[in-house]
Amino acid sequence: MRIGYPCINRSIGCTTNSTFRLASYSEERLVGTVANNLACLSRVLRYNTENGLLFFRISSDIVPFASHPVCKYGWMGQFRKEFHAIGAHIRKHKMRISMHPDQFVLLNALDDGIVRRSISELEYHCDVLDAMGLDSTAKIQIHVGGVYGDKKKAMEQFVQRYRLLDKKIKKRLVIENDDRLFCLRDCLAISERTGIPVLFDSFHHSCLNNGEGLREAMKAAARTWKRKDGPLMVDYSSQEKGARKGKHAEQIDIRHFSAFLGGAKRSGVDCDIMLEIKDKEKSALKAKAVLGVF
DNA sequence: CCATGTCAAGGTCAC
DNA sequence: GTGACCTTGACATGG
Repeated sequence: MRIGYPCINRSIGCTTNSTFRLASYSEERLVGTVANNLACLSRVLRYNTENGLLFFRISSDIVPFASHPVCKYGWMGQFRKEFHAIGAHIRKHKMRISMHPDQFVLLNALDDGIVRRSISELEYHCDVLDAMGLDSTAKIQIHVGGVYGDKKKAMEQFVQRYRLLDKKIKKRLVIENDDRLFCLRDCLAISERTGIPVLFDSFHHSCLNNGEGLREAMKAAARTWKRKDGPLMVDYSSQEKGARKGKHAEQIDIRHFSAFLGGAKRSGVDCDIMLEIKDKEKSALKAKAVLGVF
């Protein structure tokens, strides 16, 4: 079981997410920004291995505008050595990697333009992981998409669109249960028809479910992951007190996490846990300490 | 130099 | 049908 956090490290004073405005796009600007982001990513990964945090989500902003028509630059070739070195570090330390394209990636959209742009964005994410030489256990997680007034049809649309995807995307793509629209049961139904693995988000599941307990839910999700996919990925968070339902906590609630971890252990499912907590590596380190006690 | 508005991309929900 | 909100850090501009 590996523990990790997404995209940002607040301790070491650099960012892997620097970007710029589309209006100020230039090749020089792109090259400078990507160089900065990759150098920082190396530092973050070194920090993570030194601290036993072996699960990490790489930011979608690592190459700004990569899937936008404005970007014609061959960044993969330019930074081949840097990507390769990062990949070598990841493999050497047996780290797990995920990426999470944002809300604009909608495979089941009604508009063909949106679908086309979504697929380009997925290709870009694959390119990053491929450039690092990572195997099929490195995943790209998305949500099922929009409902568009007819949930059943929206799910069917996802299935049809998924089947048309290129092999290189299918190798990495997984779906995650969300907190308002598509629950775990919906994701499992889609998985049944496509073979796509289901990433289990425990916090979303607590917001939207059909009464399945943690253990049952984790076992069901884990069954959708084949050997080539690696262990089940789990996103963990807890509710920020006094805030809107679904808002992620600022810092880890140790009692809540311990209870969750107990349930996860009892499920007998091997999994990697991503802590989606605002203070990032700080809470991940606390979680790691809790794991040590179990 | 600091504060504030803005940023490629969409969808849902309240009104 | 329209506008607020989601969610978020970092850029960019204006004072």
